[in-house]
Amino acid sequence: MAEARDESGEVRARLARPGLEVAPTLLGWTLSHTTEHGTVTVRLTEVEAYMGEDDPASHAHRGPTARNAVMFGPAGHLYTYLSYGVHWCSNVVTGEDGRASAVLLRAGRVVEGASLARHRRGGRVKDAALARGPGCLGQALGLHRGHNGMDLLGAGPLRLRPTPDLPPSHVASGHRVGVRLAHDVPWRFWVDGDPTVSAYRRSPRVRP
DNA sequence: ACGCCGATTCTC
DNA sequence: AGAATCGGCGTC
Repeated sequence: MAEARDESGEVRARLARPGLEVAPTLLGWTLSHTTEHGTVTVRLTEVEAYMGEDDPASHAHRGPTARNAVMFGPAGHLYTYLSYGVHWCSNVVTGEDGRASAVLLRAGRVVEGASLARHRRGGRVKDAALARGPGCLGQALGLHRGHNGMDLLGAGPLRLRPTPDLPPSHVASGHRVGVRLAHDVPWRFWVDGDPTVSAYRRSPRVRP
């Protein structure tokens, strides 16, 4: 028990750093969600860093609100928000307690529970596309508002597990997708050449 | 109270 | 290229 606690404490310490530092190291980590219907596990292939109050594209840019409160809390918890009134997007909270910082989970490879993930996604979806895109990843894992604030490192239904860092040559970086403000910083990271990574799309709202 | 806009995705 | 759709936040 002490070993398990020490291990999760060590992982939380790694997450309690600025999102930009944490984001590339999360590639390859797995996130599992277990329900009465089974477990779906995703291996992360694409993430984006959001740096809180200093980052105009972050939901925390204007300080704490009811929506973004979780981002100001301790690292290793889940921050979910509704995008365009349609999609639930998931973030891993990073940084020190009291400082807002998070990593948006943009895509992953489903490595467990593919049939359940496909059922949630509805219809015939190619394996590589089951969790491609932040909304799809959340849907494949069955994540929504009810999971906002949940600990990813405890005994609950959500579990984030680390893997050794990928070789730097396998990690690519570039502009964040779909953001209007601060769209030109290379804070998106993905596994180079992986078919489960989403296509880059510049926000139509970016000013020319 | 009201209106705009978004860390998107699917279909036409 | 455009619709769908809801919550947060700024403004009236």
